[in-house]
Amino acid sequence: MTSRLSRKFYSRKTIVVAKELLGKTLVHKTDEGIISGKIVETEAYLGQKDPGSHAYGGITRRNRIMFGPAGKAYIYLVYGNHYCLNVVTEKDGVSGAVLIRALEPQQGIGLMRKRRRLDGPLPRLANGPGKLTKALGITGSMNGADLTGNRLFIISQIGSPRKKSRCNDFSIVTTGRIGITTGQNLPYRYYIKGSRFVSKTVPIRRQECG
DNA sequence: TATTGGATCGCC
DNA sequence: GCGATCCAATAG
Repeated sequence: MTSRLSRKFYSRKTIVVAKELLGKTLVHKTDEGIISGKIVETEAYLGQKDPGSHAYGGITRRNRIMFGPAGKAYIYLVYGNHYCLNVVTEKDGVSGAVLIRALEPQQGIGLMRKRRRLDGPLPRLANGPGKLTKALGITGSMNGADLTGNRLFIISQIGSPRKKSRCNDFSIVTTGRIGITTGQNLPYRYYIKGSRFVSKTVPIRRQECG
């Protein structure tokens, strides 16, 4: 049994949401079919107070979605080439978002290969923020999409006695964030320990539950 | 209006 | 290790 994550789930502290998104499944229903993957790596961006966040320094045209209600998609173009998918967190009016950095492919693997034009090994299909948006067919035109809708959303497994456990059936590794210079050393990157589907391995800063 | 540089990726 | 590629942000 599965259940779609509600706005209530997203309307919490960014760091809590970033950790709890690990192990959940991101789903995109496209005209060609359903594409999904397990979230194995995230990063927290704490909004206006975080020098590494796009929201640092206040609201602009690009980052305005981050200041609105939680459970929306904040999607932007980086380096002129790639789209990154974020999940908006915190209560309405407070900025914050979680960057989805890597997926373990589940459904629609053929479609992922087609979109990525990659016939290589499975762990290379979506092991990076730009790769996973391309694999799932997510573009900037979907900026602001509501993740409580029925086209792009995140589900969790329910009915398990371990549901309430903060750590599911895995341990969480915490490191500094990737690809930024300001606020790089803040321990806001999280991934599933031992997963072969994470974007890259860096020196381990801390482990939880493991 | 001009300039600058970035939450990346893939190939050299 | 480096170029692609383009738009948002900031300064003038």
